[in-house]
Amino acid sequence: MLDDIDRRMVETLVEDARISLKELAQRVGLSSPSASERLKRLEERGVIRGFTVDVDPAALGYTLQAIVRIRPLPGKLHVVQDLIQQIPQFSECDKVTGDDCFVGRLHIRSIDELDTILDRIADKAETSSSIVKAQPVKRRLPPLL
Amino acid sequence: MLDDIDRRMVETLVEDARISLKELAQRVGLSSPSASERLKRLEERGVIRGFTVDVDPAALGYTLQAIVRIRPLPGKLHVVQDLIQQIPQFSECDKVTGDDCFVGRLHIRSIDELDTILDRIADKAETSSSIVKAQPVKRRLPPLL
DNA sequence: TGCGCCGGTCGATGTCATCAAGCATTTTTC
DNA sequence: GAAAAATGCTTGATGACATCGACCGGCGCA
Repeated sequence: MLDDIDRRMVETLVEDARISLKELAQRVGLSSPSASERLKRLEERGVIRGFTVDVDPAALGYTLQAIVRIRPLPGKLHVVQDLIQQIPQFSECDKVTGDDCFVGRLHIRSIDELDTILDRIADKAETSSSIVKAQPVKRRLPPLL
Repeated sequence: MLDDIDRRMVETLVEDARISLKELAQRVGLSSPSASERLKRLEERGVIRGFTVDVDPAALGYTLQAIVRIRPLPGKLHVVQDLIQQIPQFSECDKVTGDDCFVGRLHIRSIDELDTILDRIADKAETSSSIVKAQPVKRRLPPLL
């Protein structure tokens, strides 16, 4: 699926996506045009969805994170989903199997803010929140086969 | 904390971190050197932690995702944490308050693989897994104040 | 009022991305 | 099994870009 050079390119770009093509090329042992061509194909194949920036929420004042499980009351599933999407402090949310229909990550500046946000959901769903104390595994790639 | 130009720079880079300085500059209405200077300071301030690539796990064969809650048995907390860190299919894991000590995201190619991985934890912790059916909120930034 | 600082522009210079041409190796086809 | 075609690479030329120094205007402050 990915050969060794592709893997090293992806791993290199995960560390610094704004590296020059020239440097990327020499790190994986290719010429710039070849690296450019491979990069283009990784994007075309959908392996690389895009290039982005890693922003630290804490540096923006969001010193707290919570993982919130949400179980909409009967008939409220769509309302709740819309509500979640409209609350920008949810930086991600998954719809999952099981009783807890949604699991989301909330970035907040205080416990107060958590309370305010959950109040908006409280009459449409049961919620269960856990404050993030540490991140033993920071965002990383699964193994590149 | 962030002025309007900073915000637009960050938002632009979230969309495409490999854009040229020149284009970034003209999108926010600055000259290239000014944009370069601001970018450098956003990194120095820790607002921007780095530039990275958005890899699609599905394109690598990881067509399934699970959210796993993990409650280590008494005395097993550190062993479990080490184990989680060593399992590369965990793309992220948070240590949280409450009974479920850890919440992680697992990328797997089949239900079989889920079973295999959870077996490695089973004698040290209780786990509760939910398969991700959809992602109503894809990874996004909290509001930039 | 005058001084110094901050954040900006402009223009020159060296680095980089990109394109076309060509080459070696592998795959396909008859 | 040999000719043809397709891959994937390199090199060198050209135009675009990042970066640096010099300079400028507005603002806070003694």
